Amino acid sequence: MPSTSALPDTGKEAAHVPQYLALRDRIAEGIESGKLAPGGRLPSERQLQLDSGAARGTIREALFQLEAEGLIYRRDRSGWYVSPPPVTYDPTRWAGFMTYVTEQGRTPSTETLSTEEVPAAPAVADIFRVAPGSRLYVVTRRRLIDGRAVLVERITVDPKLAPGLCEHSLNGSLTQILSSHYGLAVVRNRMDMRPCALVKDVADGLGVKAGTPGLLVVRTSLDKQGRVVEYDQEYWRHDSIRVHVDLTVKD
Amino acid sequence: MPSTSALPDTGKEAAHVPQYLALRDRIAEGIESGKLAPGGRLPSERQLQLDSGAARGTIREALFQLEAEGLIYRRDRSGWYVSPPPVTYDPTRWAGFMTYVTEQGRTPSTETLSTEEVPAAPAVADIFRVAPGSRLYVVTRRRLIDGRAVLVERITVDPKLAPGLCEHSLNGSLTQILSSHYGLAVVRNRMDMRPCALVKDVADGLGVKAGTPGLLVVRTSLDKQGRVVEYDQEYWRHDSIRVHVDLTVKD
DNA sequence: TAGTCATTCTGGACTATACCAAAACCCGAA
DNA sequence: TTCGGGTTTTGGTATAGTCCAGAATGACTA
Repeated sequence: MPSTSALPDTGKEAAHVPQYLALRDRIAEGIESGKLAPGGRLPSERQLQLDSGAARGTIREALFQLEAEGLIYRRDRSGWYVSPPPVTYDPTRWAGFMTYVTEQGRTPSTETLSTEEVPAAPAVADIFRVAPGSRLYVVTRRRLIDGRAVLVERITVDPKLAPGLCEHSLNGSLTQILSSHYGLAVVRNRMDMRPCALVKDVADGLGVKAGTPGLLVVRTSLDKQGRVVEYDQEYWRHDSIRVHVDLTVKD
Repeated sequence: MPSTSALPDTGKEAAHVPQYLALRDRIAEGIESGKLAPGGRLPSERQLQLDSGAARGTIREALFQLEAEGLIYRRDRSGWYVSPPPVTYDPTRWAGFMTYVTEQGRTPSTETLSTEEVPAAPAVADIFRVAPGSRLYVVTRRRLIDGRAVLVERITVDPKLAPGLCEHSLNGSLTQILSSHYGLAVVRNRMDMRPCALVKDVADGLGVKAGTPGLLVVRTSLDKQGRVVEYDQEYWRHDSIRVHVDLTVKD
């Protein structure tokens, strides 16, 4: 049985390709051919303008496209750079960030941006099964790969389960600390993932423009008694993560 | 322990908010307050221009922002509309698209765009463990929720395992057909997910502009003998999917 | 009633500017 | 060598147009 139809049911054969997509292709080719190495810098927008003859708005359109595809990224008022390859995240493995980044031959690091004790909002109070307004620890961290920020996370922990948590250095594995110092063992993990746009605060932390696409990963870790040990909201740069799940049917 | 620092280490207090973000907020408020119902249409760009006094480029910037956040979507040359809520996809459950969409009170449908028999590219041949160039079935489908296209998928199946597959109606569950007609039972599922930009072909199928952010979900289904029963590349609209995973530590 | 066609409206693409703030750079002083 | 400070470069934001092709609409026709 040969082909019965083309993909889109539009009758167009050689559809008109807008200029900005053609430009995108030219730059993409330069990247894929290796002429531009990962981490390397692209010519400035105004230079590309001179090279191609297109208006700056059109040039930017092409760059935004490449950014959305994860091929390039920008540093504010510095320039456009070729993206390094993403790391693979396997939520079914319990290895933490530091571990799996290292395993993939990259260098991880963590910065604690803030540790606070805040009253629980109704939605969060519900998750922790505490009264709204109860005090909860909120730790904000930034994690980097090879020196480039890839995610900002906001971790919420109940002080009743881990009193004095903030006294520890939180630049390593938090799960590790909860386990070794407080005897909190995670036996269950709920995750929600969805594409999102990075809002102002997070975008600033990642050094990207507000509205850049990202991936929100919400993890809820539970112990044997079903208590919420850790509630973690991770905002990832979209070009830095790939999620892998391997499932076997249980008999 | 009270707050030790603010989120970003930028010293700015009340940072300057660009006009397009202010405009975004105004529209977002209209949506969240319910003044604009899901599926409802926004005023045209030119109308918003008259209302706000901003240039059309600025208006569009605000609309793109809302689109990236999943609040609105566009229909080419028709207008901007308020996005319906996303469906939740749980890859650990075996329920197919039709099932879980229905369970969430929405109406699913499927269209087969094409069925082809194509020579295997090296990468695909490797997955199926066949010689490069071997013929494989490739089915392209589009799936809709409440009449709106949410994903385009490209399914590859080995004809040796399912001869004459394309004779069947493929607008329902393909896994179902493979199981009942060919005795192929899936016992293992590998999934890869990553944010991506939707390329021309797929974007056309979904009725969106090329480069719109999306989520690529690649599923590889294996049977007891480890044979690849189904290789499925799903391109989702980013505002239509939410992935949920619930994991328990096995003892 | 059902189909056809011309008109209007809408978003898509593009040009050409302008000004700003932050980053990067360079040069001179300590 | 290192530290400051001014200059240049870069991306970020915004304006004001233009032209185009497809979607929607409504009036007219068979």
